[in-house]
Amino acid sequence: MKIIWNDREPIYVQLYQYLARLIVEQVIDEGEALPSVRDIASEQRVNPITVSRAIQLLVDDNIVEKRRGLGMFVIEGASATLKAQLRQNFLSDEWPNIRRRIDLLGLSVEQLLKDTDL
Amino acid sequence: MKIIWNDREPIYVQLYQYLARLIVEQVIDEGEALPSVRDIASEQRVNPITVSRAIQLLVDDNIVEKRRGLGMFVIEGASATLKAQLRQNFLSDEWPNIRRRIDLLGLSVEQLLKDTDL
Amino acid sequence: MKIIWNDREPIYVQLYQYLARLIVEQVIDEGEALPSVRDIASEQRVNPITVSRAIQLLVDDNIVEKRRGLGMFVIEGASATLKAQLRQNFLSDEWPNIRRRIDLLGLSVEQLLKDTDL
Amino acid sequence: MKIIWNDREPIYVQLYQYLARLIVEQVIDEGEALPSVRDIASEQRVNPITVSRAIQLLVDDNIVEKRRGLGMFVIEGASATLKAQLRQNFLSDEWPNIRRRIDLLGLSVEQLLKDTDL
DNA sequence: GTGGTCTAGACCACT
DNA sequence: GTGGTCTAGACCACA
Repeated sequence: MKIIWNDREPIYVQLYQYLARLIVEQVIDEGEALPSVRDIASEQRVNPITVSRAIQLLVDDNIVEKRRGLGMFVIEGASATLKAQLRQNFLSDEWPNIRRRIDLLGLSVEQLLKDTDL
Repeated sequence: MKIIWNDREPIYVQLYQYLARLIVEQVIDEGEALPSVRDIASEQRVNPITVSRAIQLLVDDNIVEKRRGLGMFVIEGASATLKAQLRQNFLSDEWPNIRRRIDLLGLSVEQLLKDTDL
Repeated sequence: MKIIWNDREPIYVQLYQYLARLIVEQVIDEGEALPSVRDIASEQRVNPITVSRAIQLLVDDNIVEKRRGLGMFVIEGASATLKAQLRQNFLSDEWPNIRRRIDLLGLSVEQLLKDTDL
Repeated sequence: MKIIWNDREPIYVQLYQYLARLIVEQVIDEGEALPSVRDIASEQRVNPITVSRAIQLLVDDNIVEKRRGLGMFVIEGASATLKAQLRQNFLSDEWPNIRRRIDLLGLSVEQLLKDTDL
């Protein structure tokens, strides 16, 4: 699956989010290996070093661990942990701002729920 | 009022959003002058050039106009125009992504909107 | 001052240690800017990106902060903080191992500390 | 006995240090055979090739010799030799650095000797 | 095979 | 001026 890049955020951040999503959705399950840096790099047509940076973010989050010479593996329990982390971040950091803006713009609940189909 | 900066977005964008908000809320009403670049710069402790860039965004949006020798003035009708613009941008660009993320995290949009009541 | 590199550790780690040392010794004092990435890079004859990685470690440690467009600045109180961190790490992680090895080799810690006097 | 790995040093080096220690402490005495590569590999859950590399370091140090068809044996006098080698390396290479860092961190002899009990 | 590091050089955003 | 990002390609250590 090819990622559709936006140019506001660095590629490595978008790649991180993409991988995080695969883990949360258990497309890559706990205990499994991520695709190798080289494979991701060639599939997504980006530089291997950029892939490494993305994966490093997952390592910093304790979501993925290196097994030397073997590859990067999803830690047991990571899916739930990651989901909880992301949820926490969203609720504490982002949602309050979003909520404030919704109010500021005077948007109604109906308008927001309308285009239900995505 | 001192802006609380975040690290992710450029200062001039945050400044723009701050000024836009003042206009939407009619803290600075139509026909009134914005504070001078110098005043904003010293109050918010940023570079005057950065302030200029923020104001330029408002000029580009037809929200503010320069009256030479006098300063920058909020155009008549700007509050409503700006609000409509921001609303449009929010609904078409941001909200779909936000909804997708909320779903991914297993949260309910309805619940969120209800819990953090208007 | 030119760093003497060893080839066991990555350059960016050695650079980090070098900068950390300058801060602990207050050669670069609190509130001051680090030399620019470009300057360090050309002085030490390494790639700017390598310098960035080193400085990023200091940012992660809350020792240094970015002021956008201006450079990287030593946070107030960083010298003491950093010293305390390094001291803590040394005592808890490294020193026990070192002592164990000294004992294993049949050497005396007391003697070593005394012989190489302060 | 299961080795507790650290992430900083290569596994084969850690394995080498572990075996060296067994020899210095004469847990494996002079003239005795090391456990087989296969046994070490399965006990420590590492790749046999990695074990081989560790043992090769001991061979390079003249601490262990291969007796074809029989296995790897600790050479007579190896315990003392090895101890002397390690001591030499420690004093010339490592201790000066450690000493310098202790001074830099302003650690006192009392602090260093305090947690005597390991 | 795996990931980690580094360089050279380019381009961008920000102040 | 400042730092951040990315690429292409090379080399290394590890298992």
